[in-house]
Amino acid sequence: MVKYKISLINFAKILWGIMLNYTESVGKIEIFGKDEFNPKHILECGQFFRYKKINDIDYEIVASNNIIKIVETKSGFTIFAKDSQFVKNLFNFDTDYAEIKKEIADIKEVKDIVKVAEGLRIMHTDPFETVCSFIISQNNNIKRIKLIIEKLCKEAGTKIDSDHFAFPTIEQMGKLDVEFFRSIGAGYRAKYLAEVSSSFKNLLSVDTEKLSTEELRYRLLKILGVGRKVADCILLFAYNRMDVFPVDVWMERVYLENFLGKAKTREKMSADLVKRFGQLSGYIQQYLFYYKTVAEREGRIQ
DNA sequence: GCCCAGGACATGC
DNA sequence: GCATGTCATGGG
Repeated sequence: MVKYKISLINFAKILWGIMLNYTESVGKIEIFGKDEFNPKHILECGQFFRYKKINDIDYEIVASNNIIKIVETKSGFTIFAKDSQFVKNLFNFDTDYAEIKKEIADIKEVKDIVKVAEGLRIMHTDPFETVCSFIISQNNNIKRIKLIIEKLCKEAGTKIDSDHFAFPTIEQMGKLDVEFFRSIGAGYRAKYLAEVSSSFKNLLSVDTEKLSTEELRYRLLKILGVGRKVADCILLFAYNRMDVFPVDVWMERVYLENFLGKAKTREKMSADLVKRFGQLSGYIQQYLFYYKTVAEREGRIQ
């Protein structure tokens, strides 16, 4: 019986061209195995902020205007969501991590970073939501970033159900002033958020797919409050550009202390790291961020 | 009270 | 081009 089930799944994978081992029915996606998809490792690595634990192992997410629940099962995970296509896109189900992990394991400096974060995936988040979220992230900590974003959605986003709110649209954000953004705790970033709608509109008329990473970064840097690091996070998470290595305080430490790099500014550190890791840069950076900010703190590294 | 957080920006040299 | 000061806010 089991063999038959597995061969059926493999057939489905070939049929859909999908690497992740899963099946779906209405409103429900079942994932088999835990090394290609792990919500803790995906969500707790600072790429996305609208999630919360509903118990010690299960998670609830709101992305754009979708409510998604992820429950751990014996053999893997079950994802509950109305729009399964949205979920596949959000978690990049068509990306094969077996190959990526194999390539990372071949690089001496980083060969161990995957073990503590099996199932981590780079997400594919909404560009406007990502721009706003990472403007809020600057010189801030993840706990407070989450808090500010939740207040923003609750007070400015469209109500989905009794206790869930969508991320504000460009139009909704554009109607709010500096005082509002201060009132939700955005601090000095309030003036950036008050202008983000009008500056982001310039990107809507652009076919971003046709732009090189450098060209798209150049356009993102025109947004007030978006500097090199925030732009690189947007490039990585919203546009899935992998030739990008966002350097924040944590990655600066890794660069100087672990890699013994010689560049002086974060921009040059980033360029140095991308030169070294190429199209694996985005993945390696994210595994490293999880390693330093979660795994090491939890004492999972000796 | 100080230090820190997924930094950006203006100023001065 | 590079270095420094400043910008809110809450948690440790």
